[in-house]
Amino acid sequence: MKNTISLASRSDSATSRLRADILGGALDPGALLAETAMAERFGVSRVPVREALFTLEREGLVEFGTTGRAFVKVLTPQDFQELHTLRLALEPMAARLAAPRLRKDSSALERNLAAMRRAKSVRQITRLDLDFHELIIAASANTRLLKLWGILRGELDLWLGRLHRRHQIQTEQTLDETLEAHASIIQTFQSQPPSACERVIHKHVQGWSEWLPTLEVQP
Amino acid sequence: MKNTISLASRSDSATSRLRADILGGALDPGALLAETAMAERFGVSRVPVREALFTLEREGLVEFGTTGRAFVKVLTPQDFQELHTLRLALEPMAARLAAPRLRKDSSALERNLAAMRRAKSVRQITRLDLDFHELIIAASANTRLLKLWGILRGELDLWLGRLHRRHQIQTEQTLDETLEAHASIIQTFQSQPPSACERVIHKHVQGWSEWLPTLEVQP
DNA sequence: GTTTTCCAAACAGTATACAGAATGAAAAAC
DNA sequence: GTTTTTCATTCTGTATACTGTTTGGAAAAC
Repeated sequence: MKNTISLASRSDSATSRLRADILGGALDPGALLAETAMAERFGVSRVPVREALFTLEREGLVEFGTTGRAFVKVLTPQDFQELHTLRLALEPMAARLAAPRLRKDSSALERNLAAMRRAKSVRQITRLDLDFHELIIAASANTRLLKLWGILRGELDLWLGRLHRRHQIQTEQTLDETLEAHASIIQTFQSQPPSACERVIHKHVQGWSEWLPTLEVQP
Repeated sequence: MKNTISLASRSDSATSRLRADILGGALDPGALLAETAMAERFGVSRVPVREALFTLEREGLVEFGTTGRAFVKVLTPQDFQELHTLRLALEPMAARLAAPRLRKDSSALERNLAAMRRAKSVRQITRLDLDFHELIIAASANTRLLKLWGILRGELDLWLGRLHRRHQIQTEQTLDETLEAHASIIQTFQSQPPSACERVIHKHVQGWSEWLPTLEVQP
């Protein structure tokens, strides 16, 4: 019997490495992602690199120019505004659908909250925050909703990563506020009807954008 | 100077042909889309076929199995339910955002309505119906909203195409109802505030699913 | 000094080739 | 007759090679 945990294909490997480079900030927004150079760097041929670029375009981390060249996506404040609008449309809906399931079992949310209390780095906190929201969306059991969220999440991750790298926001105070808000949301799911869950998420998502200053017109 | 209207690349060509085959019903749901066979049929190599498959997967017309093989997507009534839920989340939001623009200029919607009155085939009517909704979403000026809609639209197109090919629904009565509803929506955009536009679209999308019988568990 | 022209390098689009995995039917074992 | 094994076929994953286009800078023209 062979190792059932299939080793990642070269495409997957290239995708992971490129994603890490982009989200980790190793590549600047707008940087050219030339296939040949990346193929050499990753030690694979251009074919898997190509697939990685397509995959990451779908995740919102890469964009293609008119001549077919791939670049690290450049996000503007307006892009962020768009993302926020979509979150406001999708997340309350997800909360309402997820409410019955989360009422029965909110342990995943609680584990996330506990992990967030222990978290050290800003990056980790950001990830856990997005994970919290993703848990609710996943609990909606709407596969397409989760798929759409995946696209938004990639861009959110990109945006927040840059923001945190550049400015030292996410102070202890905002972290405490987030922890408190998440705890309150869990309570709502445990004891309130779906419509209340929908409202509390709407309010949370709306408020979440407020502690983000509207900044950096120019990277 | 060369022809500035760039001829479609082989990838685009393969994408269009395959999309037409799928939406036109030439390929049954679940049918294997083997790269070699398609490459031969389209007279290109496997590379452009591969890209076409990725593109159409993103559009929701193709799905990949666990072993990397591509199939024509199989849609279940539950899938349709998911799509409907997402429309309910996205379209009212789009309507609210689009309201100011459409109030100033609703000519595109009116042209669509006129075309729909003249339309003959069921397929054409379906397309124009989806186009009507797409016009509103485009008028929201939220590029990501339009992008997400693109994914949903592919699947809706797929579902409705099959439905109409199998059953002879979309009678004259439902057509008249649609025409009336769209006319009423245009009027709302022309004279009512964004919140009313949001509500009317919510109601329309909700009602739209009702004349669709919950049918065909098995293709 | 500024603009235009031209060219070499870089890049993406595509074809072809080969290796390895999945599949399904025939053959063997029970 | 049913199950298991085998194996040729089919399919995808990936590498490599070739072609045409884009790009950016050097050279020429003004």
